[in-house]
Amino acid sequence: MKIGDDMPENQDQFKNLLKQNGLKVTTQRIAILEVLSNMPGKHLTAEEIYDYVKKKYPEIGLATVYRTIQLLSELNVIDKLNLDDGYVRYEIGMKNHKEASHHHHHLICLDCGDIYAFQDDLLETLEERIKDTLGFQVVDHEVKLYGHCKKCLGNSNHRI
Amino acid sequence: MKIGDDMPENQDQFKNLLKQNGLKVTTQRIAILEVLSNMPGKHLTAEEIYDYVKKKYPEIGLATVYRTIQLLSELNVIDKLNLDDGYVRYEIGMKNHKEASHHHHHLICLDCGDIYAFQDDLLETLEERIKDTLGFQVVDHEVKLYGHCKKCLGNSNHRI
DNA sequence: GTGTCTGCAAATCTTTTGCAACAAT
DNA sequence: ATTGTTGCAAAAGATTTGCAGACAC
Repeated sequence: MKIGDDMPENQDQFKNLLKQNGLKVTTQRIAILEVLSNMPGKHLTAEEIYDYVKKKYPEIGLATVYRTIQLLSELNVIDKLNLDDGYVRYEIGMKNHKEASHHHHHLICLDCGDIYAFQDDLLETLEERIKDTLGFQVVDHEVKLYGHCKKCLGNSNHRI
Repeated sequence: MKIGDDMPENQDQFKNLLKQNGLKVTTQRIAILEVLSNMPGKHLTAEEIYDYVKKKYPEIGLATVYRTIQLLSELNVIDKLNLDDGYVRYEIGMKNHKEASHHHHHLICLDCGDIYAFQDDLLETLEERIKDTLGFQVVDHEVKLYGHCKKCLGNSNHRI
């Protein structure tokens, strides 16, 4: 699927999800979902989403963006990412695969700021060990790895 | 070392660290370090630190706490922890062992909110694999595991 | 003495909320 | 018709900053 498509299947799924929860299908909600759907892997702040949505829907208010983001997050349609830079960022969920989202981690380049995603099951071993030794049952995890991406290592931009 | 001690060795190290960086040793800075030193493993917000410090030093201002926290963080004396609850939390670094701090992760109980620390080298395997396959060189990581602690599993407080 | 640090208050900045008008069902 | 949703503006709440006086060295 190419950027710019309407993603009708995704949209229909979303509309059903709203209806199932007694929520209403509004132009604003669809517009916000569309922005995020068309930029998979991009991690957008509320303000950035607001700016993108305004291009197609100039009347929208920032408060609506915040309210919709919260809704999408609760419905597990989008994932939250906090890079401790003062903004909370959001990305479209991994094609509604709940399991995939659970194993979805981030590589953050300290030089250029680019974010890469990767999946890994290695943590499951760790989680089992924790359950056995500490009696703590892990149900979710958040992993952020910081370092230098291939591009920046090549450019020798790191460690300035 | 017991809670309530002066921790003179730690304090002397800190004083030297300040001097080495051309910074001044002030009563406020020492008082804030002492609060954090006396509560290892506790994750305090700026406001909480402020309240504790005020008990011994009532004239202190909140701005000084924020400025000192930032300083301590830059000097790697304390570690930052963000639980996405609107506050940034801080804890004293793991006895100045830089390597230990690198392998210091958190278990966060979804029921009672308690935070447990654990150390693990399992991620090193993962980091090597990432370097080989993606060319991304990891230099630091942040791991948060969410779940149910032993105590709450016993109380059946989970999954209410 | 000189340059840094503190405390206060005001400013900043993201996110939330109250409310009247509006739109979806 | 009913109920949820929007947009606006104001509020909230954590963190920061400017500045004059105070303190460390």
